[in-house]
Amino acid sequence: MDRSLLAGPTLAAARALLGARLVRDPHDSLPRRIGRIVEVEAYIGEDDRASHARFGRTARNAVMFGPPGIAYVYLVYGMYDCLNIVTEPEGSPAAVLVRAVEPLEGIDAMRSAREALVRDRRRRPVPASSSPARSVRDLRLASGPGLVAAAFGITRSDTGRDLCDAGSSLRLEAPPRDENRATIRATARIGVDYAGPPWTTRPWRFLVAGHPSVSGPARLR
DNA sequence: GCAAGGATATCG
DNA sequence: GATATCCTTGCA
Repeated sequence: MDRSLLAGPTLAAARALLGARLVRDPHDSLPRRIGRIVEVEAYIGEDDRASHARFGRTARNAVMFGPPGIAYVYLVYGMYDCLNIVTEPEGSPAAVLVRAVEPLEGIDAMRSAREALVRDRRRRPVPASSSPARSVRDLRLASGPGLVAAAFGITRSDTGRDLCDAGSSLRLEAPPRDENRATIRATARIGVDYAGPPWTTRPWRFLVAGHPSVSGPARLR
């Protein structure tokens, strides 16, 4: 993915990221994993009281102040890693949180990686693989920021990786040219009540309207 | 509806 | 050094 798409205003970068592919190359006998980004949120500047940059530069958020296209991964609620993509030029702290992707390739590996972190208590038998259609469960394997990181095996140690480098084993790729441009919907961001107005109501969450892989209740898709 | 879970930023 | 808080999730 072209870095210039992420170097501009973060709201434009967030929209540009919808439809982009998150790719992790094969490793440790695991197959390639690919997902289509269907939901993101923008966090913009030190004034944004919902952003990790609100306290200024710290050890944790330092990469947010760096060049665009770099991964920023943090731990939330003591359990889940969340993948962000740094936007805007160096010195301007901003990032886009990847909240959901549609699994396209390496779905079994995504499920395994997720279950390694989140125990699946329901031992529901796996349906016969003869079925060509993906189950709803498949489509929702990575429908949440913690689930995206889990499905791709992304952790805080991935912070600093260049996602725009075509040679990186974890990277972003532009959508195929012939892919239909989806209808984009904007809503308030999720889980930022602590920030207070006006930050709680800024329509800085972007999603592919009606897509089954978007996180949260159906009415917010 | 709510507990789990650990790092983070802030305060004493 | 102690503690309130957090860009979530799956289960009761």
